[in-house]
Amino acid sequence: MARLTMKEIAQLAHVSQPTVSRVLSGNPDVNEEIANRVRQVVESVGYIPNKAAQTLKGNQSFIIGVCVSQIYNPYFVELIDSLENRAKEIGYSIIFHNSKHNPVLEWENIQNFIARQVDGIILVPTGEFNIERIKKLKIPTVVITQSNTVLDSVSLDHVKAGRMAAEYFLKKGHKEFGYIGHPHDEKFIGFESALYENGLTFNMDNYIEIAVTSTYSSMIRKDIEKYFQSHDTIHFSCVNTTNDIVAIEFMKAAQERGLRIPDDVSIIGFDDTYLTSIMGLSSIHQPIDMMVKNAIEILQNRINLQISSDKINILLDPTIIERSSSNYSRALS
Amino acid sequence: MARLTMKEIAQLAHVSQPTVSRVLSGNPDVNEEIANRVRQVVESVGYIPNKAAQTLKGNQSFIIGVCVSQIYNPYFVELIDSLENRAKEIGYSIIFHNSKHNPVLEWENIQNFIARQVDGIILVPTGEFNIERIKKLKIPTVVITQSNTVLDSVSLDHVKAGRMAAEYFLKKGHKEFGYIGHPHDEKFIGFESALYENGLTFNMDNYIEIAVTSTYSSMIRKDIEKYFQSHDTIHFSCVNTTNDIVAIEFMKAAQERGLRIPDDVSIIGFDDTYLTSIMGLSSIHQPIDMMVKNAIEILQNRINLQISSDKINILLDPTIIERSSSNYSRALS
DNA sequence: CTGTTAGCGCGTTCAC
DNA sequence: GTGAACGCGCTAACAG
Repeated sequence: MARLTMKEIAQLAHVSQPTVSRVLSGNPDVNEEIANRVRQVVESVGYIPNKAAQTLKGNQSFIIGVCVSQIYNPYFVELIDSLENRAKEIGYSIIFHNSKHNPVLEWENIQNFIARQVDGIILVPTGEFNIERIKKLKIPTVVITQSNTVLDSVSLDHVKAGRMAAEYFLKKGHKEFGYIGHPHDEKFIGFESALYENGLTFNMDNYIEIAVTSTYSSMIRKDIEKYFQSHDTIHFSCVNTTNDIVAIEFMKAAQERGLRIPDDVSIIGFDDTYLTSIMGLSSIHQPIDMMVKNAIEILQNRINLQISSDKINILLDPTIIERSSSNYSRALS
Repeated sequence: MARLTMKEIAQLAHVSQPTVSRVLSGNPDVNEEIANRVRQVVESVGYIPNKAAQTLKGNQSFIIGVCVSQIYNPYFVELIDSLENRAKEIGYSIIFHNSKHNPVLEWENIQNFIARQVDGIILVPTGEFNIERIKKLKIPTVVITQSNTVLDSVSLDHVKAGRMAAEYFLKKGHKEFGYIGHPHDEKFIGFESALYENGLTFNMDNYIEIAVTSTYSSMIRKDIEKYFQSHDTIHFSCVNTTNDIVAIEFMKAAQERGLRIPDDVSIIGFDDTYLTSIMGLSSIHQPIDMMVKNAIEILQNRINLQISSDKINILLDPTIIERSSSNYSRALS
C-alpha cells in the first residue's frame, strides 16, 4: 500500500532526491553514469512518481474535467471516447462527470473540477445557468457541441444543419414539413428560415415537442405518443429531428401506425450515431473527432500560453448522410 | 488562476489556518461563533480546498480508476454512467480510461492510476496479461463483467447465461443450434453443455467466430460475411450470440439473404442494451446497477477496512428478456 | 554537475 | 478551544 517515494529511490541509487527528480524529468545536466544508475533502480522497483505531489508543486494537474449533460445518447459515448484518446495523446487524464441536465449537479461537478485542480474543462452545458459563474473561475473552459456567447466553444453549425435538412427535403419535392425537437432548437431556426426563404411557412402544428429532460427512449416515445393522441395522423411528408434517438422513436411510432418510411414520411436524424446504420436512418453527421481536436487545442493554448485573447467560437460544417429513411422523391406537381 | 488557499481564508477570518481546517472537516471542538465566521468567509469567496494537497497529506485521493476494454458497445456506456453515479454518491471521482483491447495500453492506464494515487481500480480486463502485475500493486481492484481467478470480481454468470439460452431454445422446439461469439466464450460453454445434457452435441460448423478485436459493427459484419462466404446458408434454426451488436449484425446479414426472423432463425442477444428494444431483439439482461453496486462496495471495504480477506467473486443471475426475434416455436416432431 | 534548502496547501500533532 | 510547527512527495532555486 505504501508506495515508494523519490527519496527512497535516491537512497537505493546512492544519490540525492533532487537528482532523481532531474533524471526523471529528462534534465540533461546529469552525469550519464549516475542517470543510468537511477534509471536502473527506478526500473527495477517499478517506481512511479506521485502526481498529487507534482500537482501541488507545479500548479498543473494534467487533468481535464469533462462534464456532459447526458450520456444515454450514443453520440456522447463517441465524444467521451474521442476526448479520452486525444487527452491521453498529450499526457492528460480525464475526470468524467454527468450533469444529467441538472444545473445544480453541473455546478457541483464544476466545483469538484476546481478542487481537483483541473487544468481545463470541457463542457456540454445544461443551459446558461452556470456559464457566468464558470467564466468567473478563470479556468480555461470550452463548450462543446453547442456554441456559447460567453465561453469558447466548438460545435457544429446547428442553424446550417437545419437549413441543410430543409433544402434537402425541398429538393426531394416535399411540400409539408414536420419537426421533432426540443423547445428553442437552433436547428429548427435554420429549418424554418430555409423554408421561409423558399416562400413557405412552417406550420407549428407539425412541431412535435420533446422535453429537454426526456433522456431515455421510453420518455421520448411518450412525448411522441402524446402528439399522436391529439393528432389522428400527421400532416407532413417529411420530418427533421433533433437527434437519432428521437428519429428512431418516431420511426417506430409511425410504422406501428401503418406509415411507410420513406414513402409516407421521410425522416432525417441528427448526430449520425451508429444507430443510423442499423436502422437505415439518414442523418446529419457531426464530426466528433474534429470537434474534440479543436476543443483540446483551444484548451492547450489557453493553458500554456495563458492567452486571454478573444473568445473563440468554432462552427463546423454539417454533412448530410443519406440512407433509406429519406430516399424518396415526391412527384413534382 | 491563483486560487485562494486555506491560509488566506484564515487571515480573512482572523483565525489560524488549522482552525479553518477544523471547521471544514467538521471538527466539533471549535467555538461556534468562530466556526460561523470561518464558514461565512469560505462561503463568500467560494473557497474550495485543494484535493491535491489533501491527497498528498492524507494518502487518499478519493479517486477510482476505471479502465474498460472498449466503449463502442452501448453496454459499456451504461456501465460507465452507473459507475460515475455510485462513485459520486460516496464522494469519489472517476478517472476514465479505455484500453481498446490492448494490454500495453491497459498497463499504461494502470500506471497512470498509480501515479494519480487512485484508491481503487475497476477493471474490464483485456485478458490475463496484466492481472498478476496488478495483483502485485496491492491496490484494491475489482474486475467487472468478467470473473477472475486472481482478483476480486463481479459479473454475470456467463456459463449460466449460455445454459439459459440453450434451454430456452430447446423449450421452443429447436433442433439445430448456432452460436456467434469470440473464441473461448464462457457463455458458449454453458450453451454447449446444456445441449449435451439433453443428448445433443453442438455442431462446430455452426459456430460463427467473431475476432476479439472486432470492436465496430463493420468489423463484426465482416466476420459474419466471411462465414456466409464459406457456407451457402445456415444450418441452424436458432442462434445465441455473445452480445447485442453481434446479434443485430447477424440479424441484418440474415435478413439480406431472405431469412425471416424469427421464423427461419431465432436470435438471442446478450447485454440487453437499448439496441434490443429498438430492434425487437430478445436478449439476456445484465444487471449493471447491481454489478456496479457490488463492485464499489467491495472496493470501499478493501480501502477502508484494509481487509485482505479472501478473494471475492460474485456471480449474478442472468434473466432472459423475450422479444420478437426469438418468439417462435418450432412444430414438435 | 550535484546536494542542500525551501515551499506548494493541507491535516495533524503538540503545547498553550 | 486555538495557534505554532511539522511533513506528505515533489520541483525549483541556490550553493558549492
